[in-house]
Amino acid sequence: MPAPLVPDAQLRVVGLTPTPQRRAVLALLIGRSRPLTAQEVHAELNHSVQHIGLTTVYRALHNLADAGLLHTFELDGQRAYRHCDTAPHQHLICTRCDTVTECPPDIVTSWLTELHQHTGFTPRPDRLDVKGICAACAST
Amino acid sequence: MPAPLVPDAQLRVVGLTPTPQRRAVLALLIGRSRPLTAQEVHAELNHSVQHIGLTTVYRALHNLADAGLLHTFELDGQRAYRHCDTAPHQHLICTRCDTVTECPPDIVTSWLTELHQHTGFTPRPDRLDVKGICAACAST
DNA sequence: CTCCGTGCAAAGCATTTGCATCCAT
DNA sequence: ATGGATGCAAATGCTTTGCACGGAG
Repeated sequence: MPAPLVPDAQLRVVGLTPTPQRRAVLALLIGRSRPLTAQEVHAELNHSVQHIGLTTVYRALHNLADAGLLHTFELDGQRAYRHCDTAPHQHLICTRCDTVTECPPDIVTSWLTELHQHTGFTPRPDRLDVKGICAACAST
Repeated sequence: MPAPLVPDAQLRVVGLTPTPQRRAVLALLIGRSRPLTAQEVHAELNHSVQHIGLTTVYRALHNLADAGLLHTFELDGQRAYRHCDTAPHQHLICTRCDTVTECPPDIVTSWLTELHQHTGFTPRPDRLDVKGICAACAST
């Protein structure tokens, strides 16, 4: 399997100019399982040494999401962003701790086919969201 | 099968005082497959004869959703409401026309069990949203 | 020089809240 | 009379836009 790309390389791959701000936003999101809102990203980055404008955070998140590097979620009525695999996958969203885990697609494909046959509805495999309780929360 | 309840009866069942405003909001939503935002509900009601305050629309929608009569969706960053069956079901959300169809639960229960066994994630059957293209849109 | 990204301030909007009024019990 | 429901206006808070500045090619 390929080595995970550092923020800089990921930006280049999708054709975005790597700037310090975009790098910082992307780096903050990489490895997080819980989506973050623009406000949260802005706050966290500014709590560390670097300064970054709120507007820039909003624009960077838009850019990265448009490029497919981030997926968007709705957290308490606000838009939140998570760094996701570019390969197809489904989202398992914990309503207790808000973390999102990616579900390998082979678990759902056959079911989606069945769903289509029963209902005539054509599901988009990458837009399947399952909410519930994650394993970590369930064990506490 | 029981006769469908008129708005007034549905309000009483969930313990909400039936007021003309709540009746109007609920009546507008009944039978619609596409969720409506508060602004849309307000606009539509006021285009007809009746007058209703925007704040009241927001409050009525909250009340009805809390009572379980309406389900909420995210439409273009805004909250939207749809009158749904109180029985468990899943939502098939068309990303083309925004309509939501209810999917009978028996199609998914076995798959959800399988998902749980594979991932340790405990899905909430009533919080499964599948996005894609509805049969009507697919045929055009 | 030119283009793109940034940052601040101001604007835009959906939603909520404060408060006085009104209605039904 | 009393508690809940309503409506307007104002406030709140997230997000976007206008515009000038700055840096890289």
